[in-house]
Amino acid sequence: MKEIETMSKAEWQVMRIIWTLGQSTSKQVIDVLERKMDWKAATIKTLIIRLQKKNFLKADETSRPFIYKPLISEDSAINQSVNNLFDNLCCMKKGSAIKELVETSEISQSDISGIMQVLQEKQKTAPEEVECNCLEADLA
Amino acid sequence: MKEIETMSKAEWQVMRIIWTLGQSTSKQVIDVLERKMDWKAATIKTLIIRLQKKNFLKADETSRPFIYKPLISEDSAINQSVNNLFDNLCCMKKGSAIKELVETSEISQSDISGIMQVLQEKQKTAPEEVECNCLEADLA
DNA sequence: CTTTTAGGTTTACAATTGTAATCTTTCTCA
DNA sequence: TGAGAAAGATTACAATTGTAAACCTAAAAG
Repeated sequence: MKEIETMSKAEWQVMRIIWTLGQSTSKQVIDVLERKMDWKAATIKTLIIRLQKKNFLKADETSRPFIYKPLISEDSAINQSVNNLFDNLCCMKKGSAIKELVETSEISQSDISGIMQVLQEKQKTAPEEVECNCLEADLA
Repeated sequence: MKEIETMSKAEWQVMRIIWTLGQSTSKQVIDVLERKMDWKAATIKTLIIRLQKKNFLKADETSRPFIYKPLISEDSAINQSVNNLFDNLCCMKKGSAIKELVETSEISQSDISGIMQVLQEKQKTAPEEVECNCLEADLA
């Protein structure tokens, strides 16, 4: 039934550390998350193991302590997960959901420009209204 | 540990029907989702029950069949759930996540304008760069 | 070398989720 | 009014997730 692995909320926290550091020992991850999330070391170790099983992380075991490296880029993980969430939403509501995100997120000047660029492009061909398909069978 | 109820992916599908119809009997929900999701009636009944337990739905039991009504608006459910997802993300990445969503979502003319409006407003005070806080303790 | 210890592995356990069968009660039609 | 159908309730069961303790093994320190 489940074909594609997803990252749980707790697992995300672990990946964020490793993405940010590029690669990391378990100790580094534990140090950050014990403070940041108030988790026990054992909890964090479990998450690292699960991430390996899900193929989001691999350990370089040539020397000890192991060095954990991401097998998925942060960007693609983000894209997968936001798209996954948006798949739940009524088509008609996606626009306002994005608006909510723009309102509540801090965004850099350059990201703002980038988003506006895309919007301007979209404007050329965007429909007047997007139809709700909540009562219909998924086509895709 | 869990203070706030969240809606699972499957439960979302049920709520979408009921939001779209305004209110609904179980039969209506079942009819749609049997087709759309290929779920069994019993599955859908379970979801309805869980949504009641989570206080997302209530049944008007004054007559039979019961009429199920949402206890949360679609908009606030959406806001909660997108914000919840964005809480996982590195601050620095939120801009590009939004860009991805804009690129992959169909958005109406008026939503596009609305979003651009907000962006223009943000532009006035937006930072040059948003700092990554992945290694720091959450303040909020 | 041996003892401590840090890092890695195994086991645990309750809650949530996906997925549904079965049982029970209430309508409805003959 | 009795039987069958529809709606609602109860029970089930495996996978995932949050959360961690306990255990084992390699490395460091004395």
